[in-house]
This record gives sequence, C-alpha cells and structure tokens, in this order.
Amino acid sequence: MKLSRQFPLNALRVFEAVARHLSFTKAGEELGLTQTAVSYQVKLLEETLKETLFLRQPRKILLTEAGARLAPKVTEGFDILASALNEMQGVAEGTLIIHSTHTFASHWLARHLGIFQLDNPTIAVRLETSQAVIDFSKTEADLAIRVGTGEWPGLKSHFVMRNHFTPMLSPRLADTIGGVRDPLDLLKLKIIDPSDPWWRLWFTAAGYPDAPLESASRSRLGSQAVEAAAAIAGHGVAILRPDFYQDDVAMGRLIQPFDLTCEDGSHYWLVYPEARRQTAKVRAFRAFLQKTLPSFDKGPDSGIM
Amino acid sequence: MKLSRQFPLNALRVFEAVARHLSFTKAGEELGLTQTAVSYQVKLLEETLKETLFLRQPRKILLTEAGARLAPKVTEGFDILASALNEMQGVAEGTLIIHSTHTFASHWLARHLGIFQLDNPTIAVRLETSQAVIDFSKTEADLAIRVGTGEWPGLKSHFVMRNHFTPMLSPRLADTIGGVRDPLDLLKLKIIDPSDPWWRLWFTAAGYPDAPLESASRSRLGSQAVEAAAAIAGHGVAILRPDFYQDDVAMGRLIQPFDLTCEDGSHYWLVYPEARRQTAKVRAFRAFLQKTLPSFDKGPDSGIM
DNA sequence: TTTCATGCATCAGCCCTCTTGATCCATCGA
DNA sequence: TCGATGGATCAAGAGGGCTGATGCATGAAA
Repeated sequence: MKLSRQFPLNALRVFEAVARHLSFTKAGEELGLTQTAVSYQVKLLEETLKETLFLRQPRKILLTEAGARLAPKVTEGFDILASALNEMQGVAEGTLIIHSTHTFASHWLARHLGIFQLDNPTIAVRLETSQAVIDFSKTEADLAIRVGTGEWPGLKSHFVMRNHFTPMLSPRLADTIGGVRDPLDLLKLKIIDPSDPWWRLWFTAAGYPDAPLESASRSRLGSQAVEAAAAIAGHGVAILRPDFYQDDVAMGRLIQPFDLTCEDGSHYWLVYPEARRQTAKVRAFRAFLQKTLPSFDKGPDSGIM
Repeated sequence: MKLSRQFPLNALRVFEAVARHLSFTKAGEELGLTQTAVSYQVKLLEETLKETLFLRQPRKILLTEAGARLAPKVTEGFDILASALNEMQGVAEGTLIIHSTHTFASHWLARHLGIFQLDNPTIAVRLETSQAVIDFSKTEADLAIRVGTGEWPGLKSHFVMRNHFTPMLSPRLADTIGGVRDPLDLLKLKIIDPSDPWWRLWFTAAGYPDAPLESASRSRLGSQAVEAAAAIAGHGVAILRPDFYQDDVAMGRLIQPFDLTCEDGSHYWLVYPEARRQTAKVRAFRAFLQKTLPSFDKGPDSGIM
C-alpha cells in the first residue's frame, strides 16, 4: 500500500477519530462534519482497503479485528504529523529572521535590538544584511527593512523613519578651511561621490541649485557605511543620514555643519508578506518598533523632520 | 496545530514528496499530478502554515529552515501510516474467518479443512458457527456457508452442494420392528420432530402423500446435529442429510433405509461480499472447494443427486 | 406494548476544491 | 543568443465530498 494520490487520506483521518470515539456522530462533531459525511468517508476507506473496519451494531459500533489493529498505528502516525507541524511552527515562531541594509543594521538595529531581546527573551533573532532588495520567496526572512515608497505588491509595510540626509565631515577637515559656515564652503573640500543625486538635491534646498558639482563618474562607494568611514578619515565630505551618525558626532569624529536636511521621497519601511502578518514574532517586532520609534507607522508626512 | 478538517492533508503528502525530490515536477510524476497541481498544493500548505517551506530559486528549489525541519518528521509520519495499512492488510490476508452452520461445520468442514490448511499454510482459519444467517456488516466473517436459494443482494454466491434429506435411524431401533422395508414401516416408530415439513415432502415423494404424521407442535430440536444424536441414541427416526452421516452409517450407528432423498429447493452456498471477491484468501478457499467438491459452482441442477 | 430516542445508512443535489492545459518568466548552458 | 529546464499564474471544468432529508433498527421508557 503506497500512500499514492488515490489513497483517501482524509478518510483515514476520519477513521482515526471514529476509532477513538467509537461513534460516527461524535467523530463528526470533533471534525466538524455531519454524521453523513463520516459514514461516507468510513465506507470509502473500507472500500479502498477492501476490509470492513467497523461492525455496525444497533446503537453502537465496534472495531473489527482489522480495524483494531489499524487504529493505534494510525493514531500514532497522525500524532507524529501533528507534532511535526507544531514543532516546526514553534521553532519557526522562536526565530525571527530580519533582513536589512548594512546601514540600517549597523546604525540602528545593532543599537536597539538589545531592547527587543530583553522584551522577547524567547525569540532568537537572526540578522541578514545585503544591499539588495530581497524577495521573500527567495530568502527566508520573516521581515525586512527596506528603503522605498512603501508600495510593494503583496507586502504589508509600516513606515519606520524618514530617509533624510545632510553633508557631514570630520571636524579636522573642516578646520583645514577654517570651518564650514556657508554651504558653498563645502565646495572647497573634496566631495565624496559628487555624482550622488542627493548632493544636487541638498544644494538646491540650500539655495544653490547651480552649485558646481564635479560630475566625475566615480561610482558610489557602495554603501553609506563606507562613505561615512571615508568622511571620518577626513577624505572628504559625505552626504549622510544624520540619525545614523549621532554617535560619531558625539565622539567628535564627524560634524553636521548645517541643520538643513533633505530627502528624495524614499523612506525606511518595515515590510513582510501579507500572509504572515499575524505571527507572534512579527507582531512582537512591530510592537518593539512602535515603542522605540516615535515615528513608527505614522507615515512619512508626520512626525519630526 | 490540530489536524482538523480544515487542514490540507493531501497538501502535506505532496509536500513530503516534493521535499524528497526537491522538485515540483518530479514529485508530480511520483504522485501522478501535474506540476501545476503540485505548485498549488505546496502554496496551499504554506498559506495554511503561514510558513514558507521552499525557496524558489531559478531551476531549483531549496527547503527553508522550517521546511527542512518539517520534512523528515512528515516522512516518518506517513511511513507509519503506510506501514500500518500494509500490516493490517497483511494480517487480514493471513486470517480467514469462515462462518457456517453447526451442521455443515461439524460434518463437512471439520473433515476437510485439513486439506485447505495443508494447501495454504500461511492462512490461519477461524471458524465461527451459528444457526443464524449472518450479516456481513455485523460480524467480521470473510465468507459464509449458507443454506438458501443462492440469491442474496450484495453478496456473491457459489453453489456448494445440494441440500437433500432422507429418514435415518439407529439399526437397533429398526430391529425392534423387524427391519424397515417400506416407508410406512417408519410410522411404527417415533418420528423425531414430525412437524418438520421435510417429512411431508419425503413421504409424498415416496408415494404416501397422506401419511399420518403427528402434527404435535413440538418444535424442532434446533439443529440437525441434535436430531441426529437423538436418532443415534435410538430415540426415533430423524430426517437428515445423508452426506453428513456417512461416518455414522459406516460405524453402524445409523442406517439409511431408503435410497430416496428429497429436497426443498434450498441448497448450500458459499457467499461473501462482492467487494472482497478478489482477496487472496477468499480465492484460496474457493479453489479449495473447487478441488474438493465436484459439485462446486456447478449450480443445483447439475451433478449427482 | 407502544412510543420515543439514538445512531447509522442511503439518496439526491449542489458547492467548492482540485486538477488541467496554456502561457509566461527567469535562468542556465551551449 | 537561443533552446532547455523548472516554476508561477490563470481560467475553466470535473468530480469529490458535504449536506439535509429520510429511513430503518434497536433499546429504553412510559
């Protein structure tokens, strides 16, 4: 007997319940079926096996020898299946896989995940980072932090924080030109990745739409973290998300010469597949962001700039 | 997770196959499904569990952590179910439960079953006897020997032997009246159960339709075996199936004074539910009767009288 | 004994699950 | 660049399985 497609697995499940209750009606109640349906399924199974499994006596049924031999093993088999599912779900519930960009991971998550772990000691966190926009069907992340407009088909998204930027540089470098007071002062220094459109946006916002930015086609360094490192080393002025470099400012490794920040319409979002919205671990992470970030889920047009 | 009605068991079976092959297409081939159907079932299971089980990569799929944890247990569970079914069928195949009347069991089966057991050493035989016409849905007999016309709805029947009868008595009793030569001589003796219609049939066949049989309403002794015992003890003349008492005749305990036998239209039949026609043990028993009884399956109107 | 309650079998009809076939898409290898 | 491979998606259709009504047999209660 192979459990091939033909085999009525559901009938086996019904049999298992009937064997436990020794009653078609009761089994039906357990399974949410009518007695009629139970009768049908049992008959179907008996016909498939060519074995009578129950003796129908008036007002009660008995297991035949064959049925009595079959029942305990079937119960065991279904128990194993059920526990496999439970266990899998339990373990899955217990591990939260977060995908994020390097930048967000190192500058925000790394700093705040401790709180989450304190609040949710039973949930292990695995952090996966890459610059790519991940496809939930191709990696097994439970949720991701993405930059974008918040519109992704099939995914639920919650606003996390604005994605704004402003020039930042090392105080030593600023000193070489006697300090930075006017946006144009920046042009005296080396601009790290001047082809980044953020520079044009920022200078425009600062009132200098025509600032002469070298259009040397040197590509971006790849990630903001690398650019920041270059800036800290005094190699030039980078345009960075100030939120992420508060520590460096505090430690005197970077300064933010102007309060003016800019944005390009894309922001940080928490996203996950619609289907998994209700899982406990995702809910826990959402609650954590809610608690930690005042701007969470409020949309890009509210909250502090 | 309860394996309630809602749970797509079939999808779980499909998942199991996919996890083994790591291919939707291959799994489909094993199960006799199209790749489309497999895809649907896997998706259904994933939605039910709210867990991605496979990572769909181009030209290949991988199990996710959750899937990898689930697969072996699911395989184990299905293996247990499959072996339970196999085992049950094996054991069931190995035990033949025969239902029969006391008479046929003690006078024919008991004498010949040895041959069947020699021919089929792997089949254990269990004999259940009662006078009642059994209902296959209420007892777990595989087959039965019944007396009747051979017409039972839902049951397959094979003719076994004619059901004929003739007066029999102990030789000592015959001697008390100087021997039995004419049917009317029997009337000098006590007739065991004269209300049995067989007596009237036999006397009519013998040419004495008006033989004065006491119509005392004493009920039948219940079974032919009891009546035969009474006859052997010399308590009177019984009307019996001569086939069944050859031994008693040979041992001088009974005599059959007349060759004339009669019948009432009912005969011995082998019957079993249509659905079980092809099981090995039933086939073996049919073959045994075929070999042992010249009249088997030839119908009541052929063969020796 | 009659009547009621229980429990399973049967039947016809319908819904919805599941399957199929066609098509599309992405990737890998030549 | 093209063909082969393997999965996803879609619309359509068939058939399996469920339901509610009904029947039947029995045991319990009146």
